[in-house]
Amino acid sequence: MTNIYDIYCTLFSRYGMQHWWPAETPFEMMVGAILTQNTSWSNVELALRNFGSTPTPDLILSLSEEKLGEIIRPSGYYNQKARRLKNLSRWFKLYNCDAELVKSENPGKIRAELLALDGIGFETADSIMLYAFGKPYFVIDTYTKRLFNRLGFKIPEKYDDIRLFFERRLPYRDALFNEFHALIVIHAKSYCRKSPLCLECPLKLKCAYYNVFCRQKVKSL
DNA sequence: CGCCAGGGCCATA
DNA sequence: TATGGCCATGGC
Repeated sequence: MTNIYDIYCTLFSRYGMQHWWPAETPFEMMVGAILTQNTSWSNVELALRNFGSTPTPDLILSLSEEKLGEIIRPSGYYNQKARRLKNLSRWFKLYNCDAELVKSENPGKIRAELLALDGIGFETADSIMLYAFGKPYFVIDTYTKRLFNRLGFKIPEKYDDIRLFFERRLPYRDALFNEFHALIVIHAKSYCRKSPLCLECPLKLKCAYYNVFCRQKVKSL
């Protein structure tokens, strides 16, 4: 367990291909990215289900904020998330709701546009870049920081510094970034929270301690 | 019952 | 720049 890529290989051999992000369309992926902000995915599924069919920008913009909030209510923070979904929808319509058109643009420009939207920060922007548009941005979330701190890596503090830390140490491929982030989340969910001892933990983490760390802020690690 | 989840924004110092 | 408060539901 000496480098970042080794961690990826270990997780991949244990959990296999994850085929993320769970969504039918790029736009539904983006909607999920906003709904899952500080929210469990099970709640996001309830909210997505309430749309009836896969959501579109026109549908979201046609609904009142109150009506949209009612639909996404199970995902929590529904007032601000309703506004955020409308911001996202307006942006996607600038590209004719065409993911292929977005992909053909300069990725740095697209990312900057997403970050400029109210309600989309670094993690949400990079999730969208990677999982909706297939661009190689490594997503940094709380699981990633916790796991690699726990593994003893000295990772930077600022978001983009952490992102570059990972991107420089891995083959620069969107498919690998895609799989790796999914594996980190799956690993965190399957072992490090639910199982008290993690006897089968592929990373040999002592999760009795990990659970203690989980109760602290990341920066205190 | 309390904790927390695949964050982000804003006010304050 | 760096903390702290706020948003809010559902599962355990």
